[in-house]
Amino acid sequence: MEKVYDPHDFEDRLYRDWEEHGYFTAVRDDNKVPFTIMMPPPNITGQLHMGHALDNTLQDAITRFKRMQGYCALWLPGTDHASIATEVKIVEEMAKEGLTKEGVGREEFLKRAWAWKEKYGGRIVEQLKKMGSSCDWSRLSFTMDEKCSKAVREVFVNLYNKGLIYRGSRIINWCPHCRTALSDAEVIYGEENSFFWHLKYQIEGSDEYLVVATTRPETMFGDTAVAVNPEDERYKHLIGKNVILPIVGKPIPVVGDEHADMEFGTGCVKITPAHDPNDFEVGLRHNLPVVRVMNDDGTMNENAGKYCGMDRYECRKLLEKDLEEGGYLLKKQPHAHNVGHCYRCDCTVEPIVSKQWFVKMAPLARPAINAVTYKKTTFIPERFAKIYYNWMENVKDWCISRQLWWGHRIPVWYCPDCGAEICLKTDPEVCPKCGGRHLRQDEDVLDTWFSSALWPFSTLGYPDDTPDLDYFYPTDLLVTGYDIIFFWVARMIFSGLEHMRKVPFRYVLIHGIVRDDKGRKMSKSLGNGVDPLVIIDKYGADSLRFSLLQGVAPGNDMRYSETKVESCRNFMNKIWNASRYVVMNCEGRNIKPLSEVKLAAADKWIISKLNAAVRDVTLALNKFELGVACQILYDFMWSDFCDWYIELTKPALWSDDEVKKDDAVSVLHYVLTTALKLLHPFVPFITDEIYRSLPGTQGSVMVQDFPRYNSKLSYKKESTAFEGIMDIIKSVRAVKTETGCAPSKKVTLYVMAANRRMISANADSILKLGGAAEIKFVASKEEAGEKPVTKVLPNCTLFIPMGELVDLEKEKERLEKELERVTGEIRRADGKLNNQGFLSKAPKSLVDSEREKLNKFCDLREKLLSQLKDLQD
RNA sequence: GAAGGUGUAGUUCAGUUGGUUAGAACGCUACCUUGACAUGGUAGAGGUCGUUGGUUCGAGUCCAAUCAUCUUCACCA
Repeated sequence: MEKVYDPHDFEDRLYRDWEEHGYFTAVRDDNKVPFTIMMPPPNITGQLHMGHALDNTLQDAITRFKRMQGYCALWLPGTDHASIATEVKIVEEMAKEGLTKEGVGREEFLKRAWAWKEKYGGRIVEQLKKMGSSCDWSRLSFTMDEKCSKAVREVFVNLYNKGLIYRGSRIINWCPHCRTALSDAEVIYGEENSFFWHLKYQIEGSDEYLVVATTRPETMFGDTAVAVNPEDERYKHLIGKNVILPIVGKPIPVVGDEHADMEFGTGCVKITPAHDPNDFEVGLRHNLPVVRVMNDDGTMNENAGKYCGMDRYECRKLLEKDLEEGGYLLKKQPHAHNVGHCYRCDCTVEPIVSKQWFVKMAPLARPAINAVTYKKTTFIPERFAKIYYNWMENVKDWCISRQLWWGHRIPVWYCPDCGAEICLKTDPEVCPKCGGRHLRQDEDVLDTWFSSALWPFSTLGYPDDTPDLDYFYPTDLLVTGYDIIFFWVARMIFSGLEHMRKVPFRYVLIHGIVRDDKGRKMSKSLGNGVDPLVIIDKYGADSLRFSLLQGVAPGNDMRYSETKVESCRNFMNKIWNASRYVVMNCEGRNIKPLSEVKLAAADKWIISKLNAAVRDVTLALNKFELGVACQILYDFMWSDFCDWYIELTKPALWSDDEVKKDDAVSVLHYVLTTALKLLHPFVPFITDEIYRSLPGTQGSVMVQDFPRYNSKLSYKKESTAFEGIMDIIKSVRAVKTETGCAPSKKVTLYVMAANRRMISANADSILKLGGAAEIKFVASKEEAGEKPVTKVLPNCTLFIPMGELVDLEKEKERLEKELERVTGEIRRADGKLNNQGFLSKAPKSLVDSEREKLNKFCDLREKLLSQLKDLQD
């Protein structure tokens, strides 16, 4: 093994090896329990970012853990065609050649799109491999591949036949830039400073007028009424009369409707059913005509009279001037309000009445709510269930048609001859109603999320009854960020229930987003994104993985900082070098199974620590608390194994006792191999590389059994006793530092103890780690020579003569400080034990341990007092 | 407007069903190149767990109020 840890030496090589051995491939086995995770498919336009890195590391760690535990673990990867995002890219690319989408036509456009997908769609896959992702590439899927497309078709037709998909003219969100409809989830609202224009609408044949306040004056050409509250005394009498629409001169009715809030604005609302969701509803209630005044590109149409052809904002400007000149503009008041933007291009969306396809949500939402209520699916952390309910309970029908070309084309045909609308699982040649040969397919494609919603079963072969579907569905876990609960998680749940009759996954592990070191969201516009590949190149994938997992708590955002990766790299180096120590010492030695080793106290201590780590890591992982698991392993490896145990083996390994050496090496070997297995799910590369370097191992660590907790290895009594030895060592070190004694100076250690056996047995360790020359047992302080420093421990008292270095005053201070601490403890324990409530209500074990502590501290106090008294003399 | 998160050491964060004197990393101080590792070791400084009440024998942890901060959803034209 090389002296310094260098991940470049092995990461790529090991990944190839794993792939070649087919370790990632889930082979169905009826003797095994399946464990399935569906990877949230990244967009084919995407590049690996820290969000992916976190998401995939979580999934990979859990998959590797389950695989080692003997589950048939399937982590199914794939990519998403990302309808809008990809289409925008292709259009941009064509624009460079001076081409337009309409110019080249649908067929040629799709050809280019597929070529683009072939060229760039695999980038993200290669990047995921650099992370060490152990997904089953043999099952790699794509939302537009044959399998998934078949599922989309099946689902669409079934929903259509059940009447759960319908086509209708409704108010939808329209992006004038992307020129497509958007679902509610695809609109992002942001507050903007604008104005309130107060406009004068004259009552027909009267001097009276109403003042309406609007933020969208340019939509007035589509006004088909003015609403006032039916209870409003100011305007009640005008209901049923007409007002004259300014500029246009057209009479429109005044209607009474609850929608008009008497407290807000002037209490009069202009009603533009074609351009406002609320007005649309009012329009339905009062049978008002719907007049669209805008084209798909955001320009005004012929209904806007002289403003026809103008951009919506240009029109607003000119109209304002005209209204003012006509005396209609009474007031222009600054006003901040929320405006919707397209989540892809950020363009201001336009609510518009348009003929689109919708999924009827009410019948689908109910079972989806129940599934979570009855814990068929559990959110981790649970609070996200509330967010889910809130959305599901208020969900409106889902607009699924998009005026794009890249995507699943809507499988509906229209017959111009008889007017039939045909929706079938196979493409019709002729009209099944009239035999007409002029069928025309609907031009639109489906929302990308329509196919993503089917991901947990479309990838397994639905609608066919495949063995994979039978074996792996429902899946076990979904890992994703809270930002796509609505887009994706919710839609998968109702889709799974509707089409498979079972929830798609049992647990949803929600994680936060990765922010930059200042807590800001990483974004292109801020330019603060960190490329995981650059970090991997610099520090290795394991360091990046560990830095993302350490301290991660479900649902919480986390900050990325390179310092953290660096500290994780240092941890990797620590593991590396500790292993190097073990490997070097294994050379030429007889490595025995633990059962044949004569275990010393230190051995039992580290074995019990390891055993506890096995238990706690397994518990944490079963609860998907990866951050906790990593912390346990970090502490075990660095503090227990490296700082203590390795140092403790040195006296034996430097001795001439061959049996002792074999024993020491055997325990080192056992502890390290077990620890490597525990660490493997988190840092797969380094653990495998070391595992293969260790004598007596075969193959990769990734196919070994995950260690199991063994109650016989807990050695509770021996470990506690050994911790007493560790306390002696720590005390000697501390005394040396406190007295300013050079660490290299070997002191003589006088020990006053009732039980000398344990100390004698571990004398070597105390001498080596404490930096002492010899240990002498004494019966009193007087035997320890001139002015020794005193350290009182629970089971013994240490005297260390420091010669000239000792300052009596300082020594007294030290003992008094110690006494103060102990007295505090006694006060606390005493208080508890004198509390009737505590005695009667606290568990017995707690009372006992409190009593034990009290005794211990009382004893310590006695000793301290006696030492202080000695010092006075 | 509604819902929710967060607030713990100088900084970034853990803290599992309430139960030792609240932990880690980074940074800081002093000392140390000892044969796995200076990407290291030893010892140490640093926190009244946002504030105030309450429940409890016992609260960082549960409840209420309050302040600060962030997010999501809805939206009054």
